[in-house]
Formats: sequence, structure tokens, C-alpha cells
Amino acid sequence: MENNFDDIYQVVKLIPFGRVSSYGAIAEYLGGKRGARIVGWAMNAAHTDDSIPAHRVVNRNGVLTGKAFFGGNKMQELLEAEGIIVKNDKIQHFKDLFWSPTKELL
DNA sequence: CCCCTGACGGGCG
DNA sequence: TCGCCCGCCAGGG
Repeated sequence: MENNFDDIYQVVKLIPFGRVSSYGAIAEYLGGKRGARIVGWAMNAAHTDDSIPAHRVVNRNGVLTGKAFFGGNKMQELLEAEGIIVKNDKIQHFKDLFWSPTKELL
């Protein structure tokens, strides 16, 4: 936790099973909505780390924007394995599955 | 040191 | 509702 990527990793790891979050939500929880892109960058650096559930992090639309980085539809499979319904690279009931670190985490 | 790009988000027309 | 533009931080050329 150096107030940077590590913080992001910690928050991502805190995402409950079967739940998802967004880059902006995590960025906002850490220090404002300025680092939405940075979160994505952090995920990119961490996508090699299987201890980080980066597949649970999507954009505000609930679209698996980073699915390409996982290889094929690996990201979608991981989400479906958690009971999350994914259709056309988009999470169904995203609003219901959404996990806000700012609200639910404290 | 300057410029471009990026797994994003919000605002405006 | 859709599309365009600007701002955000960090890394690479």
C-alpha cells in the first residue's frame, strides 16, 4: 500500500465472490475519480498475477473491456463461473452485482 | 523534455 | 439516446 498500484490491488482483492466493480469506483474510493485509467493500468500490470481477480473489474457500463487481455473469453468464463451472467461481453444485472468500495467497504 | 497512448469517466450538444 | 471532446495519472518513444 504505497498509495498507488498496491492500493488498487488491495481493493480488487476485497471484491466479494460473485460481485463486480468498476475502475472509476475503485479510483474514487482511493483518491477521487481521477485515476480511472490508472486502475486499468494497474490491472494491466497485474493481469499476470492470478491472485488478483481483475476479471471482476469492468467499466461503468459493465462491459468486459479488458477481456482481450485475458485471452479469448477467459474473463467471461471466470465471471460465469461465479454465477455472473455475461451476454455479448456485457454483465447482466450489473447494477445489482455492482460492488462499491466506497459504500459497501468501510 | 515533449508528445502520444491507454482495461475510463463525465459533460455537452 | 448517441457521439464527440476534455481531463485524469503513468509509462514509453
